[in-house]
Amino acid sequence: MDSDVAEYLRQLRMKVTPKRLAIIDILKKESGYLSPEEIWRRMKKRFARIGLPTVYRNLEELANGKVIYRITHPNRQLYYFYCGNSVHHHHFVCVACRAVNDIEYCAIGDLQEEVRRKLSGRVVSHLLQVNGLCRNCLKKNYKGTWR
Amino acid sequence: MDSDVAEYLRQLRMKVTPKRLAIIDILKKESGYLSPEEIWRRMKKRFARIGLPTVYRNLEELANGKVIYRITHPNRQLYYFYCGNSVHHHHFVCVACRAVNDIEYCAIGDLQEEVRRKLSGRVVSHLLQVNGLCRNCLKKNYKGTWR
DNA sequence: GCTCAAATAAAAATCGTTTCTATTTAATCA
DNA sequence: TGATTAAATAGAAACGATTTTTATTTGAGC
Repeated sequence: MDSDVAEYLRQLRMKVTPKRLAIIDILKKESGYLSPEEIWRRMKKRFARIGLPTVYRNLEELANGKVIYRITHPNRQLYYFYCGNSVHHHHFVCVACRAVNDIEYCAIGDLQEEVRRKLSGRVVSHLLQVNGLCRNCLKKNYKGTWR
Repeated sequence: MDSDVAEYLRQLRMKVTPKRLAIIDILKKESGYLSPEEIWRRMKKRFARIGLPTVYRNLEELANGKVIYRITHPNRQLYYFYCGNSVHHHHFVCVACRAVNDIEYCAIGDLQEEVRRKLSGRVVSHLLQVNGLCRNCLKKNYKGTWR
């Protein structure tokens, strides 16, 4: 429901603007990740005046607030996708069709343990992303690389 | 030994040029990761004529050949470091001093299993990076963020 | 409705990275 | 050791995704 999103934004002390809601809505409706420019193109169908910097700014703020998530892509450009799962988890990304699925498995416990024991260090954050081919793209026998 | 590096480069069908060896040498001597520009500054002390594109090109090629490795930094700029460990592993990166240490732990088995069982997909690659504070920076009670 | 900080538009700038072209050099082999 | 050739390089230029800037608009609280 949209009121959920609005409520969540208020919790983050972010104003509930039509453009913010639209960006989230666009990402929600998409099964895969999108670039800022791709989101902008979709936004232009909904708003007569909409600047690319607005898209960038909102994407960053929403990602900071964990409403949306960033994809780590080999081309190092920004990509985002919506994920309603609010408990800590990681993602399986299809390199062919851009679909993103949740991975429940997380190794943080073992990692912290190894860093503490062997290195006497402290873990602050970790990045885990699994790339591959989703069920559908496997069927289609996709050969290419990242999109 | 340097002859090891030269031999390795030959295996990769890469010419053993003085600049290539110097880039590797610079990274070897550094305990933490470096940006292309930082490497370039060090190169300029060793070579009268050395272009930044040469540094970029070599860093990419060496990373493709797994002579050096890339760091995934939140600012999305390129960073590289040397790591002689040739068996599959991951890295613990100190966000304060940039030190990089090997992590032996790897979850690839469990990840593949979950992706196959729950998603009927296939894992092609995975990215695991652990960020935190190394032993020394913990002692110094470092408060800041990524460098 | 009024106030004000937050959000936005539009244009411009930034700057890390890549491309292009001519020149040089490492590797191969006679 | 010299000739050959593909790979590597210098330097300048381009590129383009992202960010900054400034004036204007708008959502939220009263």
